[in-house]
Amino acid sequence: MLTLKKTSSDYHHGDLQSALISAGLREVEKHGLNSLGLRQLALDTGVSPAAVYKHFKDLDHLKACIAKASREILGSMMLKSLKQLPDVPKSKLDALKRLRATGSAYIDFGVQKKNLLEIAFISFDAPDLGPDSPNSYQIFLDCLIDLNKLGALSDSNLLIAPAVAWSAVHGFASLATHGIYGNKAEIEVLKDAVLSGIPRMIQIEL
Amino acid sequence: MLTLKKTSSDYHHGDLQSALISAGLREVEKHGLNSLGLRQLALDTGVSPAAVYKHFKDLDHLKACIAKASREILGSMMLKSLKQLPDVPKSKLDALKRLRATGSAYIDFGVQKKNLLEIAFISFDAPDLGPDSPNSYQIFLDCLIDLNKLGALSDSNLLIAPAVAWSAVHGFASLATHGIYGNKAEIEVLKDAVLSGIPRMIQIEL
DNA sequence: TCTTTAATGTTAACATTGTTTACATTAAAG
DNA sequence: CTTTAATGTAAACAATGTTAACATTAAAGA
Repeated sequence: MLTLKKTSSDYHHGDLQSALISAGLREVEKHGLNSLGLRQLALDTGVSPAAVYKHFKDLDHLKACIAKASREILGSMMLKSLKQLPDVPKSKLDALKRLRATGSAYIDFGVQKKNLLEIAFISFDAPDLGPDSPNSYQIFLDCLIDLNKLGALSDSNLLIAPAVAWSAVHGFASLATHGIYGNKAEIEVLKDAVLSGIPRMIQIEL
Repeated sequence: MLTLKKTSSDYHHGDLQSALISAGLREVEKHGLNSLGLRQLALDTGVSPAAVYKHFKDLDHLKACIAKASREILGSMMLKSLKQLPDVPKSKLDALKRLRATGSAYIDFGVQKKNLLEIAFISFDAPDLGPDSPNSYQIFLDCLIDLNKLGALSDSNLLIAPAVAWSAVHGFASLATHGIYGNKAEIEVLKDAVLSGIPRMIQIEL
């Protein structure tokens, strides 16, 4: 782990902005959104509560940044799952595998980091924060565009397929997160059913 | 509107428990989950803050009850949408129409009362509150059982179809709620696409 | 290099919140 | 009619988000 050299004195933190976001991510992941407090974050980063306001308008703004960061973690997990597959799909089946991989990663993110999924799409009507990078919706879309180019998805369906597929994946991840389905074995079975159902839902033609 | 006669003195409220839940529902629906405060609810119901603790363990408990109440509103909307259809479906198509009606009502609930959907499935890992009545999941399940009885859904699929269909509907409602899809016209198109995709997803055979 | 200025931190106070304790009032039971 | 349990109030507490006034340092300009 490489850290930037700070000044000799410890008066200035060096990179408080991202330190607060990281601390927030840890706190949310471990103890849930409810126990995310400004003063605790200040303590964690070794700084006074008022210092937070030099970098964020208020707690809601900080929360929105943490939410964005967790969406980006989700996006990285989706990208990571794609790196184990042929980068440029040559066949319809290859392209479909890529779509499924991204959906699987999305659900895994929800199951493994349920508290992050909880905050991820809160305050999505965000104030002026830039676009996510990576952006999970865009990753879905890219997979569907590949399927379209290979002739497995009609142009008209391409217009609605992203939202439809996203709904199924997000809904299952969200419901599983809320502890609605019992043991992990059951979740795995249902996850497979959802992922297998998506191609039929959006009318993929192999 | 019929109200129960209260005692002559106003010292005791009469039915503070449900009054607090109703006030909470109103507050959440109008101003969102974040601006739900114990003291404000006490003010709204004309009672001191400490009185709340005679009926609820703490604010989280009250929130869980409000969440349950909003899930039950969702359930009623689903039932209401069924009342405009033949009560006992005779054909596969009738049964399918009923399934679609419940899904449509679910999504409408999310779009029309986005803040209620936000709280509905928070704290679903609830403390000892009884079962919802009506229960939205059970309503889905009943429709799918009808489809199974009529031979439109295999026994094995019946085991997973409820969760799969629920995921698609809940996911779309949830995403639409977070303001991800632009205008209402677009939402309507996508809603139709999701609802039409569900029978294919769970392999309904007409 | 020296001075100035903007960025970034601290301390102390404030209003507000959820919660608890001790007590008051009323409804219900014996 | 008395007792008791249920249900309300008032006052205090610790903790939180937020702000204002001030301190320290880094960066920019002479």
